[in-house]
Amino acid sequence: MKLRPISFLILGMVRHGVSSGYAIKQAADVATRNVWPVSLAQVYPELSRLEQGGLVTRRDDPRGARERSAYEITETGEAALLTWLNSTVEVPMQVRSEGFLRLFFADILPIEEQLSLVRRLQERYRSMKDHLYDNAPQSELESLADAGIRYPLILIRMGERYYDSMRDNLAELEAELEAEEDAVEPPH
Amino acid sequence: MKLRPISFLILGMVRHGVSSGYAIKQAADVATRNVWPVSLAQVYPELSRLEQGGLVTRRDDPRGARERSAYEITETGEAALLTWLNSTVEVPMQVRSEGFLRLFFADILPIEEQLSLVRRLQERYRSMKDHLYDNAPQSELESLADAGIRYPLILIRMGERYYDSMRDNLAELEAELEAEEDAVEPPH
DNA sequence: TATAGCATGTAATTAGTTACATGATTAA
DNA sequence: TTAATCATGTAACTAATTACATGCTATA
Repeated sequence: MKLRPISFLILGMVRHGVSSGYAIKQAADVATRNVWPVSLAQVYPELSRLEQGGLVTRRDDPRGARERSAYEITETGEAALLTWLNSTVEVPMQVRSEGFLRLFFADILPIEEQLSLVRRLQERYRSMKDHLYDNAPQSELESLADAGIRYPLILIRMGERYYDSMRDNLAELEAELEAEEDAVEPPH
Repeated sequence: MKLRPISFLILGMVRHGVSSGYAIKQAADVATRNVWPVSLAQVYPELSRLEQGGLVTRRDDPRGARERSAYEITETGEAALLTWLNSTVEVPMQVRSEGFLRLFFADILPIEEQLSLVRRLQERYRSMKDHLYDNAPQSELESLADAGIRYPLILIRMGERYYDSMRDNLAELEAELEAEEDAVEPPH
């Protein structure tokens, strides 16, 4: 049975006690979306696959008349997760940023438009940083950390720094472009 | 006609004078792979689409008996490219990093294995930084910049800083984990 | 009482990669 | 002379998203 990153994401979530497909999607949206986004339409079939492979077990866990499945990790599943955590193979890291693709072609634009593009990109990073804690407030992450699960907080903090450093880079570029603009057409 | 990031990537490359499908793929691999990766099997059909849409024109441009197509951007294509460069809509930025996904679940591991995971991640960033200039040497990028096309160099430099800052973050985490390990089992 | 959220799933579509097929040219 | 690179394209497959369908429960 072939296991991919999405398999381990789900396995890891289940191992952390997140038991339903819906809840896994929710948790992934607040916690892992910045390193590995997933959609609901991936979660349900993959959970079945993992169950068939004997890596998780399923039981009915309805809430009133509303059906719900609760998954638990098996020993095989746990072993697979640990092996993955300690392995070095990984699919090449991928970044897709339409904003930076634009920047790559910014030479085509006049200087004022280059500037406004750089400012827009900065704004984007500012807003991404501002929304990092939206669904997982710091307090919640800190109590998780106190309970021994601290990497979610560590990752969010790295994210903050990453956004800050990108913004610094862009701010520097902005300053250079402003200086250039002034050299051509001095401020009034 | 629906234009996506890949369309603008190709349009931009053609506008920069990269005229064949093969050459576009080569250029994208050295220059834009870190912000928007593409494969050859996307380039050829998309070029045809752009030609059908009147955004580029095609002419035969063989090298000896070896066939080759040379594409040029049309005025419509140029206008579309400029509109895109100045527009604010963009597909949400995406990052997929199996390494960081592992880190998210590192709480499961004993401290020594957490440490080796963090070290492996650092190593990965070091090597990514080291390979940034592999196919586009700094000298080449600098002469491009002297010729007025400077964003390729700007982007590579931002990439360097990005890798450095990620490595700093990870080094700090490594130091914290080492301190913790020593507290539990002091060095001999 | 109606809207948002919980809950599960499938179908259809889009996007992207890998593999295949073919053949010319250049450099070792 | 042979391997690497140039060059174009398609077929098959894998991955991922969006849309659709259904129904319960809590809350405003």
